[in-house]
Amino acid sequence: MAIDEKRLYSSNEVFKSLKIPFRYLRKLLILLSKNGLLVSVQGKNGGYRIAKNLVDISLLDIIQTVGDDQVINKCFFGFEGCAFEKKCAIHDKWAAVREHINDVLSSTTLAELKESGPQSFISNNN
Amino acid sequence: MAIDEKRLYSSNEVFKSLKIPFRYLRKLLILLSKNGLLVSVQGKNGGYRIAKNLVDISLLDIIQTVGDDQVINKCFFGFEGCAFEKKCAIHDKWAAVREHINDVLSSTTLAELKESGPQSFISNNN
DNA sequence: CTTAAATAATACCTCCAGGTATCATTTATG
DNA sequence: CATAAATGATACCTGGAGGTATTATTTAAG
Repeated sequence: MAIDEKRLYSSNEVFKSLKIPFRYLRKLLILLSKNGLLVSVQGKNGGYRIAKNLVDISLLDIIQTVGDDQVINKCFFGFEGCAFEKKCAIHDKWAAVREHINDVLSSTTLAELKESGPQSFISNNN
Repeated sequence: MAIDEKRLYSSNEVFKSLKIPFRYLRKLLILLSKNGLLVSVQGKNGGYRIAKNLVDISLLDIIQTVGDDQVINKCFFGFEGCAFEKKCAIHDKWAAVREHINDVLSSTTLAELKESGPQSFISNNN
């Protein structure tokens, strides 16, 4: 959708170039809309469009909507109060890792992905 | 078990100080033995002992036996041949993250954990 | 206004990693 | 030897994330 960010894409159209299950794709599109990453237009000729500038949507934004950001937030050993009461054995090392991941994900935007070409981030061959 | 590395610990004994399900613990101990991280002694008065010097067992070793090292090895976008045929959009950035994780896990040994004290890596309060 | 083409809401199903259950084997001890 | 206390092998079960099904709503166009 970033290829033409002003246009409206129907779920059907997106489906054709993505090879993930149609109904699941629909669910994700709705989720992304609810979370403000996409704008949806209902009714006939409706569809979805990217809601902001490409440069303002990061991989982290998307993951936080659609995926699972546990690695980024959890203590390595799973301690609930890690760093509040007492640090776990590798707290600092692991916090650095998490920060690294965070940096990469939050600094990589759709604009950047678009630049490197669709085939470098769209998986349509499984 | 690193607290006294020369001693034999029965699964029952380990169980008492760990609060994870007994049968699951047994399974893990067997797995760790099979993979050479523990030495097991069968029969009455049997048990387990750490198989090597504490400094030669890393978190990575343990995870590779008992856990799931996908994050460390997989392409961010899940491309199978990433970096062989063509790099994905964030290949280099993500490779750096993976290497960072690898560094931390492979350089953190049981010896180091032991130094920072059992309560900083043993989770017995869930 | 009716129809058809789209999205929205909600409830349900399925697969598999994480966890269990059962039985077999090994060995110290009296 | 028999027993009990330990580990080993193997097959099975289950909760919940990932995926599916069904029905409701919205809207352009003739």
